[in-house]
Amino acid sequence: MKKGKRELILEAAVHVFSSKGYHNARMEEIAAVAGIGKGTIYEYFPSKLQLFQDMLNKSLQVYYQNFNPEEMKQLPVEQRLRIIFETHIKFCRDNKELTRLVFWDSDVFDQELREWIYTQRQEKEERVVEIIEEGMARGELRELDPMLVKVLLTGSVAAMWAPITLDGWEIAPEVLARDVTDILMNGLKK
Amino acid sequence: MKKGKRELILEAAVHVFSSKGYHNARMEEIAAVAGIGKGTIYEYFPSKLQLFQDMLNKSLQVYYQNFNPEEMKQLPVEQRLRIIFETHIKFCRDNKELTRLVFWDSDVFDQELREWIYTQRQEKEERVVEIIEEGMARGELRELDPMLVKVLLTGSVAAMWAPITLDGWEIAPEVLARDVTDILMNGLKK
Amino acid sequence: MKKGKRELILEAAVHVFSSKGYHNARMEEIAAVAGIGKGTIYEYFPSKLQLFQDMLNKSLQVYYQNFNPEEMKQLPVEQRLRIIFETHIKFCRDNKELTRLVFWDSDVFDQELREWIYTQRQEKEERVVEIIEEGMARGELRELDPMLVKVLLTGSVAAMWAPITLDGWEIAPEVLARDVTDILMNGLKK
Amino acid sequence: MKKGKRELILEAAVHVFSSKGYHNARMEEIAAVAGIGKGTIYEYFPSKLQLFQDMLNKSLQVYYQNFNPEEMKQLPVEQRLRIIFETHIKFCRDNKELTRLVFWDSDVFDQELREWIYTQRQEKEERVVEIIEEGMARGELRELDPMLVKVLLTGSVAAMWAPITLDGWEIAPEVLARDVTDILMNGLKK
DNA sequence: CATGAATGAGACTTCATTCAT
DNA sequence: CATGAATGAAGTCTCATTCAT
Repeated sequence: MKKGKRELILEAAVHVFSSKGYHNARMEEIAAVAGIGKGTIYEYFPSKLQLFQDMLNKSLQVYYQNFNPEEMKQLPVEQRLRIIFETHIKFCRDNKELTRLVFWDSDVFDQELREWIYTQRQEKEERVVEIIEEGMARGELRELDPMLVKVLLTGSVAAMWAPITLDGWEIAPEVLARDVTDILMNGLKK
Repeated sequence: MKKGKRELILEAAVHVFSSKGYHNARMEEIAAVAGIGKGTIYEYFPSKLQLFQDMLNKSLQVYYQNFNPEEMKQLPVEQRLRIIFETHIKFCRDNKELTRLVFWDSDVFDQELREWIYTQRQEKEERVVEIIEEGMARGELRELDPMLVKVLLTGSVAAMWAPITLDGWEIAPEVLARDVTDILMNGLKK
Repeated sequence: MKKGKRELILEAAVHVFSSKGYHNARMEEIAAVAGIGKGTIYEYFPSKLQLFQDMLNKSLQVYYQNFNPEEMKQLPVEQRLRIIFETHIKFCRDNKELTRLVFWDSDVFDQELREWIYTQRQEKEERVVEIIEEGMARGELRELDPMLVKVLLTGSVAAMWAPITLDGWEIAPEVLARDVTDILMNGLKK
Repeated sequence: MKKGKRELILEAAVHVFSSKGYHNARMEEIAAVAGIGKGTIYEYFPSKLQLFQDMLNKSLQVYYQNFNPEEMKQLPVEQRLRIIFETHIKFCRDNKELTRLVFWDSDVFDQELREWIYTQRQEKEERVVEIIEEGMARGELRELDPMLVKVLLTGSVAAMWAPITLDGWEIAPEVLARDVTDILMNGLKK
């Protein structure tokens, strides 16, 4: 089954953008990694920036495919949070390069693009807010500012990327997810 | 009161690097913002990269000056965390541009520099780990993996930047710090 | 008959470097003379310095192609010297610009490069020494310090460049070569 | 006896221009070597180019001071040539740096300046022509094209610079001058 | 007179993008 | 469709020269 050229380019883009960063990535290298000619990229993507955005979009979709909100609807909030954490951690572990781009990079082009990336993240975070609000409605959670809780949760999630990919923090995703959920649900206090 | 040229350039660098990102910032613009000639920057900094690093270093120092670890030694862990959060939030609010650089940007040059930035962050985080370990020793906190707690706390802290600076989330730093501390200490569960 | 781009650039480089000198030659002008874009040069040569060195090397090769040492082996030393002189003079006359670079310029970059050029010249001069030594061995020449004779001969050769190219000294190469050889062989004394 | 600033600058210029070449010499370094401020040079010389030319002029004067044409008038041509060679060789040996500039460098600025340097050299060479013509008039030399002889002599002289300064060819100036004169007067032929 | 901080024109070089093959 | 040779805009950095002190 031959892979489509577009697919090939996107994969190469993930590797090169991730290891070099947006500005230090060269179109020529992406083409080389994809095993095609430099000009061919422009048959599928109008510009470097668009290639980067499309790649990011596609990566976020891959990320979201891991979650299955419908299936989780029945579960209690605590368990749902744990699943989200676990899924995220596993994704980080298995897609180290890609994760950096999705959750960290921001020095790409200008304010405009930065806000676009921020918007992308917000969409993801909406789902967390939904869970939180439902948890409160069901009485499983204390009544708190949902915005505040969202920030806490997503921040915790995002922060896990660095030690896992940079330090090689080897911890079983199941254990990590369980412990984080435990702390967030029950607090640090003895 | 005449400002030193070096100081002037560093301030201009914060503005321009923050709004444009490292690669899209042009030396000429930094000079223009500083109100000096293009070549003058090179009298004080040998290269664009060095200017960026010096500026980041100085910014981190400014950030740390806000914390006074000695004074806090006597306080209970909960209160110390609250002070850290509050100080951080105020700093974000008052130095929106700068904060983005210190806590977010990572696509600057190559892997080497990325690791340098990561190392800088780790130093900061060491302080948080100390507090956590002391809290456990004193019996104020549950016995947990300090690494895990550190990630949770620093992640929560870092995550607060975005809504404050990008969305203009207007919430009193005191309230936000109190609520975050409350959740982390006592958990989300009802 | 389409010329290779590389060839085209080297030719343009000879013209521009010769008339402007290394440092005053601008890459843009070389490109213009070659009838190509500025960036194209860098597809064939990694830097200005390398272009200069490659051009010099190639020029020296062209110069050496004019000599055919094997064919000359049978001739008496006097005749061989005359042939060398004549060939050199004709080359100067036909490649005025190039000659200056090969035999005169030395203020290019630093000591290191200067020594490289000097080494290039020495190789050429080795051939003269061989002829001299053979002449002595055959008894055609007086017993003299070969180094001394080499300096004399190569100096005489090199010195002919200036009046020919700068003053337009119009003298038949055959006559000039014959007279120089005559003097060197038989002396100035009446 | 305090040296004049102008003198100081010229001396520094000789050292720096000689070791770095015209284009790689920086005004700041010349000032440093002279032990004065960068701006002071411009009190005495209007530009880098003028400083270079003045320095070259002065150096040529120093060179000429070594010759005393009046005293030599009575001597036979052979002896006068030997004296000229010997004086030249000693000067090379004692002023290695300076000699390179005077007799070799040509990649300074453009065609115009190159011709200026060439003119300077010609003046020097006029003296040689005079000697030759006198020698012929006196019947000490064969009747030859004086231009040709001049080229031969000055070329031989100039060529001695390289092995002396670059290779450290250690030969007594008296011996070298004697041998060169001998060859040129009596020829290479056995 | 002397200085050296400031300047900005100008050079080399990179690399996203185009387009003839 | 695919290619990669060609392009030139744009960026960093150097350094001769100026001028306020």
